Amino acid sequence: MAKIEDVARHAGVAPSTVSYVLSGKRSITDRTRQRVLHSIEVLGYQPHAGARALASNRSNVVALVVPLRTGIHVPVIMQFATSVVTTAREHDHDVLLLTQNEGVAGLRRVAGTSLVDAVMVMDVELRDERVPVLRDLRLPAVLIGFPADAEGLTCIDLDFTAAGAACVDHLAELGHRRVALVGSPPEVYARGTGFATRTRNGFTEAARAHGIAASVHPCDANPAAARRVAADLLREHPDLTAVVVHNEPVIGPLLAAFREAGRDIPGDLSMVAICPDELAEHAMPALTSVSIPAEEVGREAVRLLMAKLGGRPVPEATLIEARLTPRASTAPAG
Amino acid sequence: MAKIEDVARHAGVAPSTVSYVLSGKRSITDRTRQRVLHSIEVLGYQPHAGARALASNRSNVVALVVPLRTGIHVPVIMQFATSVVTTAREHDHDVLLLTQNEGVAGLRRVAGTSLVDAVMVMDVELRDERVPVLRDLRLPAVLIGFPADAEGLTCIDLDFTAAGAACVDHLAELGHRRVALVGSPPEVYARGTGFATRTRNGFTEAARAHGIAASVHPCDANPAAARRVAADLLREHPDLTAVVVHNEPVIGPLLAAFREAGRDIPGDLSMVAICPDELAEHAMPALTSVSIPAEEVGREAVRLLMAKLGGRPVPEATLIEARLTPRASTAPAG
DNA sequence: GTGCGTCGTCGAAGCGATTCGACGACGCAC
DNA sequence: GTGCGTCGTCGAATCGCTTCGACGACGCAC
Repeated sequence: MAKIEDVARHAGVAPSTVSYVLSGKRSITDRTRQRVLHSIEVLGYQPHAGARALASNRSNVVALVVPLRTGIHVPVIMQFATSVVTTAREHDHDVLLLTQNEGVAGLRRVAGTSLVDAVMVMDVELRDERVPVLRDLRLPAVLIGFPADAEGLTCIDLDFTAAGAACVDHLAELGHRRVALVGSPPEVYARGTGFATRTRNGFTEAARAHGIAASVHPCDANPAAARRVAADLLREHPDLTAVVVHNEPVIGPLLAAFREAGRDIPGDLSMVAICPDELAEHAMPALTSVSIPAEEVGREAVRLLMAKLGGRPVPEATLIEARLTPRASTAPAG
Repeated sequence: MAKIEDVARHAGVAPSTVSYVLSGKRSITDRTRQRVLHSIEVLGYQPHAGARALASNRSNVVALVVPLRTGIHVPVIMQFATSVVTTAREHDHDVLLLTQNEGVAGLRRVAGTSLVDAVMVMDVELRDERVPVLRDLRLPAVLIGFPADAEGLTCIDLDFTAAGAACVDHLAELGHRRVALVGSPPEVYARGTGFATRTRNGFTEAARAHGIAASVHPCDANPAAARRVAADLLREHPDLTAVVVHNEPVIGPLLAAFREAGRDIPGDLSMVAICPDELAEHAMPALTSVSIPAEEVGREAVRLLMAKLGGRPVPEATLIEARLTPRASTAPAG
C-alpha cells in the first residue's frame, strides 16, 4: 500500500505538499499539482483513513441510527437509508450503521471513540431518550422526526400534520361528510412516535375545521387486523364515505376487504393513502395519495448535517411539504 | 477527551500497560488490572478509533454492501442487515453501509483506505463483477449468495435449490400432478441472480423426479402483474392444482386473485410460499412455507467473517437448511 | 549461592497522515 | 538597489494508540 511519503518521493516534493494538493488548503502551482496527481495515479495511492482521522480529527464518517421497531414500514426506511448513503458519498462521507438495540450506548461509543463526526437519528419519538444524550455529546446531529422539545436541535421530516390535513381537505372538497383514519398500530401511538401523532392531529383538526365527522382507528400491520378494522368501520359508521390510510402494509388487505364487502372504490367509498408513490400507483385502483418523499428527506437531512459540520448555520426545523396526488381512488360523495 | 496517557498517569502505570489491560495480549497482575480499569471508569476513557486503527492496522469495521435493485423484497434485506449489525457488535465490530451504486469503486475505496477490515456482499449474481475485485483485493469477504465460480470464496445462503425441491416434494406427497412456480421478476432471472435461479432449478428438478408437470412464471413485484399471472395460470393450465410462490410482494394479490376467480385455497388450489415466516403466518389462509431465515444467515455470515479475520479456517460454502412448515394453504389434491 | 526462566511492567519506536511556522524566490514600489 | 509582501514549498511536530524488546524481581533447581 503506497503511503504519502512514497507519492512525495515519486513526485519529487515533500509529503506536506502532497497533502495540500489533496486537501486544497494551500495554493500549489499547477505544474506541481499535476506532477503530484500523476504520481498518485501511478502508485494508486489512497490515504489511510485511520491516519487521516488521527491527524485531522475528522473521520469523514457519519452514523445512521435506524429503527428496528414493529409497526414501521420497512421499504421506506431502506429508501431513506439509501438516499442518505448516496448523498453522504457525494459529500465524501461514509455511513456507519447503528441499530436501535445498542441504544444510547451506541451513540456514546461512536462519539467517544471519534469513530464518527456526526449522527443522524431516524424514527424520533416525542420523548426520546437519545435526545438528551445528543445534547450533551455536543455531536452534530440531525433528527428525522420531531421530539417534544426540539429546542436547539436540527430536525427534519415530512410535514405530517399537513399531510393528514391535505387528505381531509381533498375529501371535504369532494363533499364527504364523514371520514375515518386507519392509522399505525396502537403501540406506535403509545410510544408517542411523532409521525403517527402528527398525522392524526392534522387529520382531526382539518375535519373539525371543515365541520365533518371523523374517527381514528389504529391498526396492526397485518391482513387480519386490516379486515377487522374494515368490518368495524362499516358496522360502526354506516354513513362513512371516505377513508384515509396511513399504514402501508394494510392498504392492500383493506382494499380487498372493502371489495369483498361489496363496496366499490371509489363508487361507494373513497380512499386516500399516505404512502410512497410507488405503492399508490400500483394499487388497484391506483390510490389518491400524499407521498412519503423518503429520498428527498434523506438528501436534505444529509445536506443539513454537512452544513453543520462545515460550521454553517442551519434552520432548526425543516418540514418537507406534503403533496397530494389525485388518482383513481377518490370521487365525489354519492 | 481522556487519552491513554491520562489513564496511565491516573493509575500510576505506563501507557503500554493500559493497552495490555484492554487487549489482554500480555498478562497483567490482577491488582494492576483493577487499578487500571478503575481509572478508565473514572475518566470515562474511550480509545480513539483512528489512532487504534493506525497503530494496530485494524479498524474493527466491516463493510456491508446492500443491493438496491428492483425485484428484491426489502424487509428481508433489512432483517438481514439488522442481524449483521447486531452480530458484528457482539464481536466488537461496527458496520459501514455501502450501496450498490458506488459499485466496485466503493469496495476498492474502503479497502484501499483501510477503512474496513472485511466486507460482506449481499445479492450476489452468477457472474458478479465484484467477485474478481474481491479476489485481487485479498480482503476477507463473505458473500451472501453464490456466484458461478465460487472457487476460493466464502459463500453462504439459504439452500434455495432444496427450498424449491421441498415445496414440490410436499405437493407431490399430497398427490398433486401439476404445479406452477410464480417466481421473481424477469430481470432478476436475466441478471442470473443466484437465489431465483437455484429455486427454479430445485423446483424443476424435483418435479421431474416425481414425474409431475411443472411450469415457471416470472412475475413483476406488483399487484397488477400478480393478477395477470393468476389469470394466465388458470387459463393455460386447467389441470393445475398447486402453486409455489417465490416472490413476497405478490403473495397477497395472488391469493386475492384466486379467491375472486372462485378458487378456494386450499380446497381447489394449494399454495406454498418461500418467504419469511411472519408473512406466511399472517396471510389468509396462513401459508405452508419454506422460511427465509434472514436472521440466521446474517448471524452465520458474520461468524464466518470473524473466523476469517481471526485466521481460522472456514468452509467455502455454507448452505442453510431449507425447512418447510405446513400450514393452512395446502391440502391433498382433489 | 549462583544461574536461569518466567512474569509483569516499562519505554520508545513506529503507524501515516495533517498542519503550522519558516523560508527562499520573485515581483513590485520607491 | 533596497525593502517588503506574496506565493509555493518544505520540515518537523503532532495526533493517540499498539507493540516489541528490555529489564528488574522473583522463584526454583542444582
